[in-house]
Amino acid sequence: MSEQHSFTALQLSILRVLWERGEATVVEIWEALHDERGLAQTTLATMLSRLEKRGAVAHRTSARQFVYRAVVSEDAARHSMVSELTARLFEGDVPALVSHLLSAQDMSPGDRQRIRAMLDKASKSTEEPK
Amino acid sequence: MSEQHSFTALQLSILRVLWERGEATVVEIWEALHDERGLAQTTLATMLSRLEKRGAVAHRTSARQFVYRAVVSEDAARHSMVSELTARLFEGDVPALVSHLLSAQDMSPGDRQRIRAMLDKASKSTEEPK
DNA sequence: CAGTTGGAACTACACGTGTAGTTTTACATG
DNA sequence: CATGTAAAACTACACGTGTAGTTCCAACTG
Repeated sequence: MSEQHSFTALQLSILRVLWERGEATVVEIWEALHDERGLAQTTLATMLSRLEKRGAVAHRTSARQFVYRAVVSEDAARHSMVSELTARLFEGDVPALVSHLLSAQDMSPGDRQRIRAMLDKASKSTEEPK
Repeated sequence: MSEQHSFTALQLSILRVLWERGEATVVEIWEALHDERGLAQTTLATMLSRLEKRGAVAHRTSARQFVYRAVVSEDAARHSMVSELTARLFEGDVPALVSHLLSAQDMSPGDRQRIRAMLDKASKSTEEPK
């Protein structure tokens, strides 16, 4: 189980539409991505059927049209992609990744505050379970 | 400037050897990766020359052998790959990535402690500059 | 000088992705 | 029933990657 779900930018754009809407037809996905990427509808259709072959999405037929839905959840995709990156780039050392994030000036003081709050909550639920 | 430096697992394995040693010949890289991936030396040589074409590595010639070195730094690679992932998967929301890390049970209490310490240090240098 | 040899260069191929045109098919409509 | 039409299916192609065999060349060695 737990096949490697690693997706490219375009694949994620498609999946994001499905994650947001639950279901969508090829045309709907095309409309949604129309601005950020000027793709042909057939391109999307090709991508969708390939994603289906990989087991990432599935479809039902309604009124002669395919209505796609995501099979992998956003959280599953995030989990597998983040762990893969952590493994590849930081030898699996999660705090090293966070350290990189901090030193990369990608975060504002407010962001740090948010993270501190999350840390407190995480510690409360697992460190003092009783 | 700042071309997209996104590397695959094998490419990163190669780069890691170069980052660690500074320089290495094809044979040395082959020896270093020999256990984790049973690749032919020609495979490594092909990869190296392609990486060179992309500008990720460079070489000098010594005693009829190519001695490669990395051109992209580990930090640059990390930075560009992490921001790419953050953009793709979390719409650029860094704390959302950290939140994911926390809820994914990838971190031990000790890890959280380490992160708290890093947060303190980061805040001290930018939040209370005086 | 000729042969061996080690490494670089070149060639090859399958696979996934991005991209899209062309063909088929089946329903709706006159 | 014949057609138009819209969507799916099929075909195509370039590019990067992973993988490695084959060829070429220059330098040591006898």
